[in-house]
Amino acid sequence: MQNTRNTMQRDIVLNAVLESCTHPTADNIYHEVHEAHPHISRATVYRNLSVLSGEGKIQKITHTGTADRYDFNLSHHYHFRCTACDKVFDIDLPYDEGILGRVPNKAGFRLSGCEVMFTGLCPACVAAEAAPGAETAGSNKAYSQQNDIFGGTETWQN
Amino acid sequence: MQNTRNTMQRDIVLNAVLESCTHPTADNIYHEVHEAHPHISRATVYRNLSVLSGEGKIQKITHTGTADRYDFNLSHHYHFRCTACDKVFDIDLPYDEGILGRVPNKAGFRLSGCEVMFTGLCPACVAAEAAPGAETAGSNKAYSQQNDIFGGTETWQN
DNA sequence: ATTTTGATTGAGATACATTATCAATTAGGA
DNA sequence: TCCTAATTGATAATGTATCTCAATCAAAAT
Repeated sequence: MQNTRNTMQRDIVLNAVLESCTHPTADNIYHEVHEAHPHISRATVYRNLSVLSGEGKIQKITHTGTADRYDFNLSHHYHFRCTACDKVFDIDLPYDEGILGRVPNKAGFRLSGCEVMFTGLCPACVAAEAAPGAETAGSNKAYSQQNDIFGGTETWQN
Repeated sequence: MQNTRNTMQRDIVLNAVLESCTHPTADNIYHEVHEAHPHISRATVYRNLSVLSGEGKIQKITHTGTADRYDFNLSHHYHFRCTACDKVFDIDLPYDEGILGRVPNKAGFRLSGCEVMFTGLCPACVAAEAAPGAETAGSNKAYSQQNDIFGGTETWQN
């Protein structure tokens, strides 16, 4: 993979992420891309998301219990994940750029990164919890990703 | 699940985690338990790990790209994951207990936790990288978990 | 412009971790 | 002892992601 090529498919996938105002999963991107370009396969979307994040053109957010997310915002910033509906939000807290330097570097380890994820409930799910009998907003994780498309960028501080 | 029962299976699973000096995956625990007690099924192990971490008796470490890990150490501490062999180590860095308090709490969010994972290469994989032609220590992620059983507690600082 | 080469694609199979299903069993209180 | 709901075991199913491989195509070399 020393030489990467400019393919239409790669551009389409990249633009889908860049134009997203949320933190889409690979599956979100696949559905969005596939709708406009039915000939583009799932493997191609996953492959290109991987290549693009490897090239540093987009950012991959990894955290389990949920699918990986992709972020057009390349700057260092913290994320918040709602444990009920799985939506991911940006957090408005200055990134601690010095944390890697404070780890005592010993014993042959090679330290390269630090991933931070805040967890809790988003406003919609806090409200849903307060309203007994009502469904949690997107309580079914299997399908909640389809709700994860907002009009504006989702940020912690609104 | 208001009343939990003391079952033999739950005790066996709990002890398997408590006696582990590493950060085993659910699958690690299943194999260990299943070897001594062939009648205990995979679903039972997964269910009990989930119940036990819900009760706070063990700690669940979530981070994608790899299976969930369980930790007998309930205290707040940081983890390091080798991105080549997937082993998880403890990091000897004082936990920043105040980070939750520094997040600007607005807009109806309910903040409950913060998960931090350092990434990089462990000594074995640094060495494997330096020796061309040699296999990365546990390079095949699908099976590397079987290598994740050490004699002593794995810590960053040794 | 043509050839060559290897990166990329599409479609589906496959892998893996985890959860769901459901009848049978069982712990613990009445 | 009896009841009842929690739990179990075996297996199917699900979600996410990767692998396979022949066909295609971008871009460098000629």
